[in-house]
Amino acid sequence: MNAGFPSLDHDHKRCVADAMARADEACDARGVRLTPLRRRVLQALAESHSPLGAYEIVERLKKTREPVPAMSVYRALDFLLAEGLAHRIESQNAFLACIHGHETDEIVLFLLCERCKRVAEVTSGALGRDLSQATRGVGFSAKARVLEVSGLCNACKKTEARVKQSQGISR
Amino acid sequence: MNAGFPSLDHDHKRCVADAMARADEACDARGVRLTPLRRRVLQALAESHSPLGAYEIVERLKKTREPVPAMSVYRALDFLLAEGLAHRIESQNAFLACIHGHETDEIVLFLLCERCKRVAEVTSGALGRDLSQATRGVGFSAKARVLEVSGLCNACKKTEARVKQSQGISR
DNA sequence: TAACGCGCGATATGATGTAACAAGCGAATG
DNA sequence: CATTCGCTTGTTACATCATATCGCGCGTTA
Ligand SMILES: [Zn+2]
Ligand SMILES: [Zn+2]
Ligand SMILES: [Zn+2]
Ligand SMILES: [Zn+2]
Repeated sequence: MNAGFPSLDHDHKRCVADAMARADEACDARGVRLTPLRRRVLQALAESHSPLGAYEIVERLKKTREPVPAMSVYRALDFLLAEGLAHRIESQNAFLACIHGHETDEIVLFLLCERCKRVAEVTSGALGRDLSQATRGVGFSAKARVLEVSGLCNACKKTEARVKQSQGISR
Repeated sequence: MNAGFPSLDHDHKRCVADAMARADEACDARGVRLTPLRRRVLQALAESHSPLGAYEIVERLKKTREPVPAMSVYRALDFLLAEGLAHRIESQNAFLACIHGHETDEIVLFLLCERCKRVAEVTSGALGRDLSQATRGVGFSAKARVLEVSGLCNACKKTEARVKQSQGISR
Protein backbone atom coordinates (compact mmCIF):
# COMPACT_ATOMS: atom_id res chain seq x y z
CA MET A 1 0.00 0.00 0.00
CA ASN A 2 1.14 3.50 -0.76
CA ALA A 3 0.37 7.22 -0.87
CA GLY A 4 -2.42 9.26 0.68
CA PHE A 5 -4.07 12.65 0.48
CA PRO A 6 -1.89 15.69 -0.12
CA SER A 7 -1.29 17.20 3.29
CA LEU A 8 -3.29 20.34 3.94
CA ASP A 9 -0.27 22.52 4.54
CA HIS A 10 2.26 21.27 2.00
CA ASP A 11 4.39 23.62 -0.06
CA HIS A 12 2.07 23.66 -3.00
CA LYS A 13 4.08 25.98 -5.19
CA ARG A 14 6.95 23.59 -4.91
CA CYS A 15 4.64 20.63 -5.39
CA VAL A 16 3.43 22.06 -8.69
CA ALA A 17 6.89 23.04 -9.87
CA ASP A 18 8.18 19.55 -9.16
CA ALA A 19 5.29 17.95 -11.00
CA MET A 20 5.93 20.12 -14.05
CA ALA A 21 9.63 19.34 -13.96
CA ARG A 22 8.91 15.63 -13.84
CA ALA A 23 6.53 15.99 -16.75
CA ASP A 24 9.16 17.83 -18.79
CA GLU A 25 11.66 15.11 -18.08
CA ALA A 26 9.27 12.29 -18.86
CA CYS A 27 8.27 13.79 -22.20
CA ASP A 28 11.86 14.50 -23.07
CA ALA A 29 12.83 10.93 -22.30
CA ARG A 30 10.06 9.57 -24.48
CA GLY A 31 10.62 11.94 -27.36
CA VAL A 32 7.18 13.52 -27.17
CA ARG A 33 6.52 17.21 -26.97
CA LEU A 34 5.08 18.89 -23.92
CA THR A 35 4.10 21.97 -25.92
CA PRO A 36 3.27 25.26 -24.18
CA LEU A 37 -0.42 24.60 -24.59
CA ARG A 38 -0.19 21.11 -23.13
CA ARG A 39 1.99 22.43 -20.37
CA ARG A 40 -0.53 25.09 -19.44
CA VAL A 41 -3.32 22.52 -19.27
CA LEU A 42 -1.22 20.23 -17.11
CA GLN A 43 -0.27 23.12 -14.86
CA ALA A 44 -3.91 24.11 -14.42
CA LEU A 45 -4.59 20.55 -13.30
CA ALA A 46 -1.56 20.37 -11.05
CA GLU A 47 -2.45 23.62 -9.33
CA SER A 48 -5.85 22.29 -8.42
CA HIS A 49 -5.15 18.99 -6.64
CA SER A 50 -8.81 18.22 -7.33
CA PRO A 51 -10.31 16.80 -10.48
CA LEU A 52 -11.26 19.51 -12.94
CA GLY A 53 -13.78 19.24 -15.72
CA ALA A 54 -12.51 20.12 -19.17
CA TYR A 55 -14.57 23.29 -19.22
CA GLU A 56 -13.34 24.24 -15.78
CA ILE A 57 -9.85 24.18 -17.25
CA VAL A 58 -11.10 26.33 -20.11
CA GLU A 59 -12.49 28.80 -17.56
CA ARG A 60 -9.25 28.97 -15.62
CA LEU A 61 -7.20 29.53 -18.74
CA LYS A 62 -9.65 32.15 -19.90
CA LYS A 63 -8.41 34.30 -17.04
CA THR A 64 -4.87 34.29 -18.41
CA ARG A 65 -3.48 36.40 -21.24
CA GLU A 66 -4.14 33.65 -23.69
CA PRO A 67 -7.45 31.78 -23.47
CA VAL A 68 -7.58 28.26 -24.88
CA PRO A 69 -10.57 26.92 -26.80
CA ALA A 70 -12.31 23.86 -25.39
CA MET A 71 -11.31 21.75 -28.36
CA SER A 72 -7.64 22.40 -27.66
CA VAL A 73 -8.05 21.58 -24.00
CA TYR A 74 -9.55 18.23 -24.95
CA ARG A 75 -6.68 17.54 -27.30
CA ALA A 76 -4.15 18.43 -24.65
CA LEU A 77 -5.96 16.16 -22.22
CA ASP A 78 -5.85 13.31 -24.74
CA PHE A 79 -2.11 13.76 -24.89
CA LEU A 80 -1.67 13.96 -21.13
CA LEU A 81 -3.77 10.85 -20.58
CA ALA A 82 -1.87 8.93 -23.24
CA GLU A 83 1.42 9.87 -21.61
CA GLY A 84 0.18 9.03 -18.13
CA LEU A 85 0.64 12.59 -16.96
CA ALA A 86 -3.00 12.93 -16.05
CA HIS A 87 -5.81 10.63 -15.04
CA ARG A 88 -9.45 10.67 -15.98
CA ILE A 89 -11.87 10.33 -13.08
CA GLU A 90 -14.76 8.56 -14.73
CA SER A 91 -17.25 9.02 -11.94
CA GLN A 92 -16.85 12.79 -12.21
CA ASN A 93 -16.15 13.30 -15.90
CA ALA A 94 -13.09 15.15 -14.73
CA PHE A 95 -9.32 15.08 -14.93
CA LEU A 96 -6.49 15.02 -12.45
CA ALA A 97 -2.79 15.69 -12.76
CA CYS A 98 -0.77 12.64 -11.88
CA ILE A 99 1.73 13.54 -9.23
CA HIS A 100 3.82 10.41 -8.96
CA GLY A 101 4.13 8.66 -12.26
CA HIS A 102 3.20 5.01 -12.05
CA GLU A 103 4.83 1.87 -13.25
CA THR A 104 3.20 0.52 -16.34
CA ASP A 105 0.40 -1.87 -15.41
CA GLU A 106 0.47 -0.68 -11.84
CA ILE A 107 -3.03 -0.68 -10.41
CA VAL A 108 -4.21 2.61 -9.03
CA LEU A 109 -7.19 3.20 -6.80
CA PHE A 110 -8.56 6.72 -6.47
CA LEU A 111 -10.09 7.85 -3.21
CA LEU A 112 -12.30 10.88 -3.80
CA CYS A 113 -13.34 13.04 -0.86
CA GLU A 114 -16.84 14.33 -1.45
CA ARG A 115 -16.35 17.26 0.88
CA CYS A 116 -12.91 18.74 0.24
CA LYS A 117 -12.61 17.24 -3.26
CA ARG A 118 -9.03 16.11 -2.68
CA VAL A 119 -7.90 12.84 -4.19
CA ALA A 120 -5.62 10.10 -2.92
CA GLU A 121 -4.00 7.74 -5.37
CA VAL A 122 -3.48 4.43 -3.66
CA THR A 123 -1.60 1.50 -5.04
CA SER A 124 -1.92 -1.86 -3.41
CA GLY A 125 -0.32 -5.09 -4.42
CA ALA A 126 -2.97 -7.13 -2.64
CA LEU A 127 -5.72 -5.29 -4.46
CA GLY A 128 -4.01 -5.91 -7.77
CA ARG A 129 -3.64 -9.60 -7.04
CA ASP A 130 -7.31 -9.92 -6.10
CA LEU A 131 -8.33 -8.10 -9.23
CA SER A 132 -6.24 -10.36 -11.39
CA GLN A 133 -7.65 -13.37 -9.69
CA ALA A 134 -11.24 -12.19 -9.97
CA THR A 135 -10.89 -11.40 -13.66
CA ARG A 136 -8.90 -14.48 -14.60
CA GLY A 137 -11.40 -16.56 -12.69
CA VAL A 138 -13.86 -15.94 -15.54
CA GLY A 139 -11.24 -15.96 -18.31
CA PHE A 140 -11.22 -12.22 -18.74
CA SER A 141 -8.25 -10.26 -20.11
CA ALA A 142 -8.14 -6.84 -18.50
CA LYS A 143 -6.95 -3.79 -20.36
CA ALA A 144 -8.19 -0.68 -18.57
CA ARG A 145 -9.21 -0.38 -14.97
CA VAL A 146 -11.46 2.17 -13.33
CA LEU A 147 -11.20 1.96 -9.56
CA GLU A 148 -12.77 4.90 -7.79
CA VAL A 149 -14.13 5.15 -4.29
CA SER A 150 -15.86 8.27 -3.07
CA GLY A 151 -16.44 9.12 0.54
CA LEU A 152 -14.89 11.25 3.26
CA CYS A 153 -11.22 11.74 3.98
CA ASN A 154 -9.98 11.59 7.52
CA ALA A 155 -9.82 15.36 7.98
CA CYS A 156 -13.31 15.92 6.61
CA LYS A 157 -14.72 13.10 8.68
CA LYS A 158 -13.57 14.87 11.81
CA THR A 159 -14.94 18.18 10.62
CA GLU A 160 -18.32 16.66 9.89
CA ALA A 161 -18.33 15.08 13.34
CA ARG A 162 -17.69 18.47 14.92
CA VAL A 163 -20.44 20.08 12.88
CA LYS A 164 -22.89 17.38 13.86
CA GLN A 165 -22.04 17.74 17.50
CA SER A 166 -22.42 21.52 17.55
CA GLN A 167 -25.77 21.14 15.82
CA GLY A 168 -26.78 18.70 18.52
CA ILE A 169 -25.85 21.24 21.20
CA SER A 170 -27.68 24.15 19.62
CA ARG A 171 -30.89 22.18 19.29
CA MET B 1 -15.97 -15.02 -6.06
CA ASN B 2 -19.16 -15.30 -8.02
CA ALA B 3 -20.94 -14.92 -11.36
CA GLY B 4 -19.63 -14.56 -14.89
CA PHE B 5 -20.77 -13.57 -18.35
CA PRO B 6 -24.23 -14.58 -19.45
CA SER B 7 -23.76 -17.72 -21.50
CA LEU B 8 -24.09 -17.17 -25.23
CA ASP B 9 -26.97 -19.58 -25.64
CA HIS B 10 -29.03 -19.05 -22.51
CA ASP B 11 -32.81 -18.83 -22.63
CA HIS B 12 -32.92 -15.10 -22.81
CA LYS B 13 -36.68 -14.70 -22.89
CA ARG B 14 -36.83 -16.58 -19.65
CA CYS B 15 -33.86 -14.64 -18.29
CA VAL B 16 -35.67 -11.34 -18.91
CA ALA B 17 -38.98 -12.60 -17.55
CA ASP B 18 -37.31 -13.78 -14.38
CA ALA B 19 -35.51 -10.48 -13.91
CA MET B 20 -38.77 -8.58 -14.28
CA ALA B 21 -40.52 -10.87 -11.86
CA ARG B 22 -37.78 -10.35 -9.30
CA ALA B 23 -38.03 -6.60 -9.78
CA ASP B 24 -41.80 -6.69 -9.24
CA GLU B 25 -41.32 -8.64 -6.06
CA ALA B 26 -38.56 -6.44 -4.75
CA CYS B 27 -40.57 -3.26 -5.30
CA ASP B 28 -43.63 -4.79 -3.78
CA ALA B 29 -41.68 -5.82 -0.72
CA ARG B 30 -40.27 -2.34 -0.27
CA GLY B 31 -43.52 -0.52 -0.92
CA VAL B 32 -42.24 1.37 -3.95
CA ARG B 33 -43.98 1.46 -7.29
CA LEU B 34 -42.59 -0.18 -10.38
CA THR B 35 -44.86 1.83 -12.64
CA PRO B 36 -45.46 0.80 -16.27
CA LEU B 37 -42.99 3.39 -17.47
CA ARG B 38 -40.27 2.28 -15.05
CA ARG B 39 -41.00 -1.28 -15.94
CA ARG B 40 -40.59 -0.61 -19.64
CA VAL B 41 -37.25 1.07 -19.06
CA LEU B 42 -36.04 -1.80 -16.93
CA GLN B 43 -37.22 -4.28 -19.50
CA ALA B 44 -35.36 -2.48 -22.28
CA LEU B 45 -32.22 -2.76 -20.17
CA ALA B 46 -32.81 -6.37 -19.27
CA GLU B 47 -33.34 -7.34 -22.89
CA SER B 48 -29.99 -5.92 -23.83
CA HIS B 49 -27.50 -7.60 -21.48
CA SER B 50 -25.17 -4.76 -22.46
CA PRO B 51 -25.01 -1.29 -21.01
CA LEU B 52 -27.33 1.12 -22.80
CA GLY B 53 -27.05 4.88 -22.87
CA ALA B 54 -30.14 6.76 -21.78
CA TYR B 55 -30.84 7.89 -25.33
CA GLU B 56 -30.39 4.37 -26.63
CA ILE B 57 -33.22 3.39 -24.34
CA VAL B 58 -35.22 6.28 -25.73
CA GLU B 59 -34.56 5.00 -29.25
CA ARG B 60 -35.64 1.47 -28.42
CA LEU B 61 -38.83 2.66 -26.77
CA LYS B 62 -39.51 4.95 -29.71
CA LYS B 63 -40.10 1.82 -31.77
CA THR B 64 -42.95 0.73 -29.51
CA ARG B 65 -46.53 2.00 -29.55
CA GLU B 66 -45.73 4.48 -26.86
CA PRO B 67 -42.47 6.43 -27.10
CA VAL B 68 -40.99 7.80 -23.90
CA PRO B 69 -39.31 11.20 -23.68
CA ALA B 70 -35.69 11.30 -22.55
CA MET B 71 -36.56 13.16 -19.39
CA SER B 72 -38.84 10.34 -18.31
CA VAL B 73 -36.21 7.74 -19.08
CA TYR B 74 -33.77 9.56 -16.84
CA ARG B 75 -36.34 9.72 -14.08
CA ALA B 76 -37.03 6.03 -14.40
CA LEU B 77 -33.30 5.35 -14.32
CA ASP B 78 -32.94 7.42 -11.15
CA PHE B 79 -35.56 5.22 -9.58
CA LEU B 80 -34.04 1.97 -10.79
CA LEU B 81 -30.60 2.99 -9.55
CA ALA B 82 -31.96 4.02 -6.18
CA GLU B 83 -33.70 0.66 -5.82
CA GLY B 84 -30.65 -1.28 -6.95
CA LEU B 85 -32.51 -2.68 -9.97
CA ALA B 86 -30.01 -1.18 -12.37
CA HIS B 87 -26.37 -0.16 -12.30
CA ARG B 88 -24.65 2.80 -13.83
CA ILE B 89 -21.48 2.03 -15.76
CA GLU B 90 -19.46 5.18 -15.23
CA SER B 91 -16.81 4.47 -17.81
CA GLN B 92 -19.48 4.29 -20.51
CA ASN B 93 -22.10 6.74 -19.27
CA ALA B 94 -24.48 3.86 -19.63
CA PHE B 95 -26.85 1.71 -17.63
CA LEU B 96 -27.29 -1.97 -17.02
CA ALA B 97 -30.12 -4.03 -15.59
CA CYS B 98 -29.06 -5.83 -12.45
CA ILE B 99 -29.82 -9.48 -12.82
CA HIS B 100 -29.08 -10.84 -9.39
CA GLY B 101 -29.86 -8.33 -6.72
CA HIS B 102 -26.99 -7.75 -4.34
CA GLU B 103 -26.70 -7.67 -0.62
CA THR B 104 -26.45 -4.16 0.72
CA ASP B 105 -22.81 -3.06 0.86
CA GLU B 106 -21.76 -5.99 -1.27
CA ILE B 107 -18.90 -4.99 -3.51
CA VAL B 108 -19.47 -5.51 -7.19
CA LEU B 109 -16.84 -5.47 -9.91
CA PHE B 110 -17.95 -5.04 -13.51
CA LEU B 111 -16.05 -6.75 -16.28
CA LEU B 112 -16.81 -5.06 -19.59
CA CYS B 113 -15.98 -6.84 -22.82
CA GLU B 114 -14.91 -4.31 -25.41
CA ARG B 115 -15.81 -6.57 -28.29
CA CYS B 116 -19.16 -8.23 -27.53
CA LYS B 117 -20.19 -5.60 -24.98
CA ARG B 118 -21.39 -8.19 -22.50
CA VAL B 119 -20.90 -7.53 -18.81
CA ALA B 120 -20.01 -9.79 -15.92
CA GLU B 121 -20.81 -8.74 -12.39
CA VAL B 122 -18.26 -10.27 -10.10
CA THR B 123 -18.37 -10.17 -6.34
CA SER B 124 -15.32 -11.12 -4.39
CA GLY B 125 -14.87 -11.15 -0.68
CA ALA B 126 -11.12 -10.86 -0.94
CA LEU B 127 -11.43 -7.84 -3.17
CA GLY B 128 -13.79 -6.21 -0.71
CA ARG B 129 -11.44 -6.84 2.18
CA ASP B 130 -8.48 -5.39 0.32
CA LEU B 131 -10.50 -2.38 -0.68
CA SER B 132 -11.53 -1.78 2.90
CA GLN B 133 -7.99 -2.16 4.04
CA ALA B 134 -6.60 0.17 1.38
CA THR B 135 -9.14 2.86 2.17
CA ARG B 136 -9.00 2.55 5.93
CA GLY B 137 -5.22 2.63 5.70
CA VAL B 138 -5.48 6.35 4.93
CA GLY B 139 -8.46 6.99 7.21
CA PHE B 140 -10.98 7.15 4.41
CA SER B 141 -14.69 6.37 4.83
CA ALA B 142 -16.02 4.88 1.64
CA LYS B 143 -19.54 5.50 0.44
CA ALA B 144 -19.76 4.70 -3.27
CA ARG B 145 -17.51 2.43 -5.26
CA VAL B 146 -16.88 2.37 -8.99
CA LEU B 147 -15.02 -0.79 -9.97
CA GLU B 148 -14.93 -1.36 -13.70
CA VAL B 149 -12.47 -3.31 -15.78
CA SER B 150 -12.67 -3.35 -19.54
CA GLY B 151 -10.98 -5.92 -21.75
CA LEU B 152 -11.86 -9.09 -23.58
CA CYS B 153 -14.06 -11.92 -22.38
CA ASN B 154 -12.92 -15.47 -22.86
CA ALA B 155 -15.05 -16.10 -25.94
CA CYS B 156 -13.93 -12.91 -27.67
CA LYS B 157 -10.31 -13.55 -26.81
CA LYS B 158 -10.49 -16.82 -28.72
CA THR B 159 -12.23 -15.19 -31.64
CA GLU B 160 -9.60 -12.48 -31.86
CA ALA B 161 -6.89 -15.11 -31.76
CA ARG B 162 -8.50 -16.94 -34.69
CA VAL B 163 -8.78 -13.71 -36.66
CA LYS B 164 -5.15 -12.87 -36.01
CA GLN B 165 -4.04 -16.30 -37.09
CA SER B 166 -6.02 -16.25 -40.34
CA GLN B 167 -4.56 -12.83 -41.08
CA GLY B 168 -1.13 -14.26 -40.49
CA ILE B 169 -1.80 -17.08 -42.95
CA SER B 170 -3.13 -14.83 -45.71
CA ARG B 171 -0.05 -12.62 -45.59
C1' DT C 1 -64.39 18.19 -1.02
C1' DA C 2 -59.87 20.04 -0.31
C1' DA C 3 -55.11 19.38 0.37
C1' DC C 4 -51.22 16.74 -0.58
C1' DG C 5 -47.59 13.80 -2.61
C1' DC C 6 -45.99 11.72 -6.45
C1' DG C 7 -45.42 10.32 -11.20
C1' DC C 8 -45.23 12.10 -15.56
C1' DG C 9 -45.49 15.34 -19.88
C1' DA C 10 -43.42 19.18 -22.12
C1' DT C 11 -40.01 22.51 -23.04
C1' DA C 12 -35.79 24.60 -22.41
C1' DT C 13 -31.14 24.70 -21.16
C1' DG C 14 -26.78 23.26 -19.58
C1' DA C 15 -22.64 20.18 -19.53
C1' DT C 16 -19.61 17.17 -21.82
C1' DG C 17 -17.33 15.44 -25.86
C1' DT C 18 -16.18 14.83 -31.24
C1' DA C 19 -15.86 15.53 -36.30
C1' DA C 20 -13.99 17.87 -40.01
C1' DC C 21 -11.14 20.89 -42.33
C1' DA C 22 -7.93 24.73 -42.70
C1' DA C 23 -3.82 27.04 -41.26
C1' DG C 24 0.80 27.34 -38.88
C1' DC C 25 5.25 25.59 -38.22
C1' DG C 26 9.41 23.12 -37.73
C1' DA C 27 12.22 19.09 -39.43
C1' DA C 28 13.70 16.30 -43.16
C1' DT C 29 14.60 15.93 -48.06
C1' DG C 30 15.91 17.24 -52.48
C1' DC D 1 16.75 27.41 -50.87
C1' DA D 2 12.26 25.33 -52.02
C1' DT D 3 9.38 21.41 -51.23
C1' DT D 4 7.28 18.14 -48.72
C1' DC D 5 5.75 15.97 -44.71
C1' DG D 6 3.93 15.27 -40.12
C1' DC D 7 2.35 17.09 -36.05
C1' DT D 8 0.06 20.84 -33.52
C1' DT D 9 -3.36 24.20 -33.21
C1' DG D 10 -7.52 27.25 -34.64
C1' DT D 11 -12.29 27.37 -35.95
C1' DT D 12 -16.82 25.97 -36.56
C1' DA D 13 -20.23 22.96 -36.19
C1' DC D 14 -22.44 19.19 -34.20
C1' DA D 15 -23.36 15.09 -31.18
C1' DT D 16 -24.20 13.16 -26.83
C1' DC D 17 -25.37 13.19 -21.99
C1' DA D 18 -27.94 15.23 -18.18
C1' DT D 19 -30.79 18.58 -15.43
C1' DA D 20 -34.14 22.52 -14.35
C1' DT D 21 -38.75 24.00 -14.13
C1' DC D 22 -43.51 24.34 -14.51
C1' DG D 23 -47.92 22.27 -14.67
C1' DC D 24 -51.28 18.52 -15.03
C1' DG D 25 -53.52 14.18 -13.57
C1' DC D 26 -54.52 10.96 -10.16
C1' DG D 27 -54.90 8.36 -6.02
C1' DT D 28 -54.55 8.97 -0.85
C1' DT D 29 -55.71 11.26 3.16
C1' DA D 30 -57.84 14.51 6.29
ZN1 LIG E 1 0.27 20.38 -3.97
ZN1 LIG F 1 -11.92 15.73 2.54
ZN1 LIG G 1 -30.33 -13.09 -20.81
ZN1 LIG H 1 -16.74 -10.55 -25.46
